[in-house]
This record gives sequence, structure tokens and C-alpha cells, in this order.
Amino acid sequence: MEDTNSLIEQRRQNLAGLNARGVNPFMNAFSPDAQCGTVRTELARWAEWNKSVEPKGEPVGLAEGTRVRLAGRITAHRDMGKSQFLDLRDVSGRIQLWIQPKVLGEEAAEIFKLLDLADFIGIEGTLFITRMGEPSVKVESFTPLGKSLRPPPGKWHGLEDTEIRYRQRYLDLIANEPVKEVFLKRSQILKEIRSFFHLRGYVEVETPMMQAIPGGAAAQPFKTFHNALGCEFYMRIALELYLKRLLVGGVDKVFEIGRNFRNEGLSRRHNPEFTMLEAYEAYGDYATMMETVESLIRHLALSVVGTLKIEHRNADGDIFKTIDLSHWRRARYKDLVREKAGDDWFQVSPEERRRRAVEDLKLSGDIAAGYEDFEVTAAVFEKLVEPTLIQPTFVTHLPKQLVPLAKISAEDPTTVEVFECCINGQEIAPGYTEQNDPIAQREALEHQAGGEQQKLDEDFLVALEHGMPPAGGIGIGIDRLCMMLLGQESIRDVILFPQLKPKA
RNA sequence: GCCUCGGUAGCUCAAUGGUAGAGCAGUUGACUCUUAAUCAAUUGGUUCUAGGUUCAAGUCCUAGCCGGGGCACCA
Repeated sequence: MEDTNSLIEQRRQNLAGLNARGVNPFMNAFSPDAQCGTVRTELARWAEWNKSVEPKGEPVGLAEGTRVRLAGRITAHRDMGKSQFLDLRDVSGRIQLWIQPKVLGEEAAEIFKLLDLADFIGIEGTLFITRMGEPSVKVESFTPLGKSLRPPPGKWHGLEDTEIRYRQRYLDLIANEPVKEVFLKRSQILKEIRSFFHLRGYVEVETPMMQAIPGGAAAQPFKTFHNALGCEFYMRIALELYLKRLLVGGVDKVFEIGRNFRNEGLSRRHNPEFTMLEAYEAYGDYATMMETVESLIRHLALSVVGTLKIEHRNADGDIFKTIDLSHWRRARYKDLVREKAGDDWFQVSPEERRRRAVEDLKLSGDIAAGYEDFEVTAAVFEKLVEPTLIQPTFVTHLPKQLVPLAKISAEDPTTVEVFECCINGQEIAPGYTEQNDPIAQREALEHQAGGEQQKLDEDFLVALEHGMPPAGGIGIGIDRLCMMLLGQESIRDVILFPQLKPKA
């Protein structure tokens, strides 16, 4: 970027002015002893205590007169001439600074004039409450810490240009407080997921992202090349096959949180790289994992969002959707399809089903000529059922053709022991009773590979032949989970740096 | 890949085909408690790019670039 304008030029001149006075505006370090937002809250608590009627009891918070050292970015400047007010902001929030250039001395006053909005400074001073009741710091000294050479986005309207928000997320984080909240909460979600599984005795592992054969899902992979080994690798599309090797190896409860890469279209719900959680529990089955998913998501909602009723708001701030995580429905695939497609859906002929799907249900664009009967029903489920599953629903008893790698249900051999946990109209988490029969697994993988032998992960099949315990497994798309929990409608709003086309 | 909407000052937005403008920010000045500070003055533009139509294009046409939404792809 070589764009220059007068705003940048002015800042460069202020930088030159600081240098000319022997001031280094890019310090190596500074040691604050408190955080802006925390100090503001604690001082306000003390003020509340101080004005309460007798008996007051023990003082709380931070008292007026307390000395603090703070560091942050200048986000507002209110110039009263002999009295100046700044807002200083760090990750915890903001606090007002009161600066009297005259009190600082002539030299410091000159340096103060060379500060710009968005500069980082460190200050030392004492706490006090203004006449207007604003918790503030009376600044005794300040140090420039990091100069900003470009103007920040507007403080009032924030930053709304989606392209800049995504390409220069740091500006989005500076200008839009709610955006920062979302990403701080995403961090908490990840932390709580880890502690949830650790408490249940799971082991967290990291498995290869570069794989010779990308297995565990059916998606287009990215390809790369390793120079020293002289061979191609694929970026992983799923975590599954390595985690199952670890079940073979005796790690009975194992999970991984990591990035998957899929070379497919982008949308509000798809980013080429996305974060997946997979967890496997030996001697468990899909029912075990349903309990795990429900407990995990309840825990995340309560610990991070503070409620089981998740509100999604539109641009005007009105609630347009509330997801109630206190009730989890369990429903059979066929029953859900019947609700939308008619009670006799599975009694009529395949030809009649196809006719109804195309003509009555208006799915002509979603049903290709070569679709088999189960795919026609699958289209009904995908287009008409799944988007309506806003409230948490475990869909069970899926037809076996739909999920070829899962274990057949003992109670109904036309179905498999699989669930799809749908919330917010999306599949959030599939769960399986995992296949541990190496012969059945080989047949299924060979069928899936469609005769292309090089797509068969022989190493994985050998691992299964050494014996894998029965196990339940789940995968949870973390980005979509965050969308649901944090009330975001686009995956780009829960991924810090979503994939965009490079600017030419 | 297809359909559709959009791109104007640092930010948020205006501008019947007829001199590109406002608010905020910035700059200068005033003010010893302001907080979207206030008041006065003021700077700032390759209207995404390249062509075209026209006496005249931010505006109309063509192509392209980037972004949003939708579709397709996607266990």
C-alpha cells in the first residue's frame, strides 16, 4: 500500500517531531500494573460503596487516590484547553484519563501535542472520580509506546465495510466492540471444550494435517508437494482415520481440535479451512455420544453465554430466533421425513416418491435424473427437514445406504447406528457407533473409492486388522457451533481471518 | 462456475446525464470536569479499473477487479 494522504502525512510529521525531541515512540516494553476496564469497574464499585449510607462495612474495589500504571490505545480525545480528556483502551475495556498539560511540565506538554488518536501510550497516575461521576485517572506522567501512522476507522459508526472488516480484521476489532466480544467468547468456548473432555478422562492429541491419502470424509482436498520427500500430500479433510489408529493403540478416550481443509465452494456456512472437533470413546456407542454432545453444548451455553436460551438478533437488534438448549428432541429420520412429505411417503412406490418430490414438494432442481430412491428421500430431508430443525434435535435411524461407513442397527437392519445433531437449521454434529470390523470396513471403503486403489488407505485398514475396540465417535464443526452459540449468521463472523480472494 | 446487489473523502453516507456534497475524524483558534464535549473557521476526491455513448458521465453501455446475498459443489 503506497497510498498517502494528508492524514497519514500529519502523523508522520508528528512522528518526526517526537524523534526530533529525542523521544522514541516505539518502546520495547512497558509494565502496566492494572488493566483499563478492570480499574474503571473497580473504581466505580468503590465509588458506589463510598456514597452508600452508614454502616458501610469493609471498603470494596479500588479507592480514589490509588496509584496505577496503565497502557493502551488512545481512542478518544476531548480537548478543553487547560484540561484534556482521553479514553485509554486495552483488551479489558476503557478508562478516562484527565491530563493537564500545565501540570505535566512544558516538555511533556510539547510531546503530548504530538500524540494522535490510536497511538499506544503508557501512563502513571492516581484514580479519582470526576464531578460528572466518571471513573478517571489523573495522569502524572505518560510515555509514547507505539505510534499509529494511519487514521483509525470512525468511532461513531464503527466500521461497516464488510471487505475491510474481513481483510483488516484488526480494524474491525478496534472499531466494533461486539466483534471483539464474539472472538473473546470463541476463545472461551475452545477452552471450555478442552476442560470438558479432560474432566471426562479424554486425551487431547494432534495428528497429521498433511496426508498421503485424505480420508474420513468425501470432499475435494487441497494438494501440496513436499520437496525433500519428493511426493504429493493432501491437506486433511477430516481427523477420523488417525484418531481411530489411536483407539487401536489403546488411547481409549481421545479427541482432537483442529483445522480441516476442503476445496469447495465458500458460503455463509462454508470456509475452505474450518475447525473440527472429533472425539472417540472406546466401548461407547452412538447413544453414549449423544449424551456427550448434549452435555457439552449445554455446558458451553451456560459457562460462556450464561443461558440455555440463545437469542439471535437482526441488524436492528430485534430477536428473530431463540434457540432453546434445555430441550433436546430425539427423532427418527423416517418420522421427520413423514412430517414434511406425508404419512404414506414410505408406502408408495419409488416412482411415486420421485413424482411427489418433484411436483408436490417442488424439489426438481435438487433431484438429478440418476438419483436412487434413497437419494430422493435424502433430498427431502436435506431441503425441507434440516433447515427447519432450529431447536436441538438428534436425528437417528438413518438409512444404511446414506451412511455406508457406519454400523448396522441391531433393532432395524435397514438403518445404521448414527445420529445427526441438528441445531439452528444446520448439521452441527454427526455421531456414530464406529465400524471396528476390518473386513466390513474394507468393503465399504473399496466401494467408496469406486475401484481407485490409490484412494484406499491400506495403512488404516492394517491398523483395524490389529483390532479396534467398539467405540462411539463424534465430529462437531466448531465454527458452526460458535455461530449458533454466539448468534452469528455468517461463518465469516466467527473466523478471525476468513478466506478472501487476494487483492490484485 | 451461474444469478443478483453493491464499490463516492480516513469512517458513515448524499448527489434528475449538467460546478462531486454533508456529518464525524483531521487542522487552526476559544474554553479548568468533558465523555458522540461544545462553539468558530478550515483542509481533504484518479467517484474500483479500462474502454465506449454524449456538447457533458459518479450517474447510461461493454468488459474486468473486489465484496455481500443466493444457487451449484459439499456424508
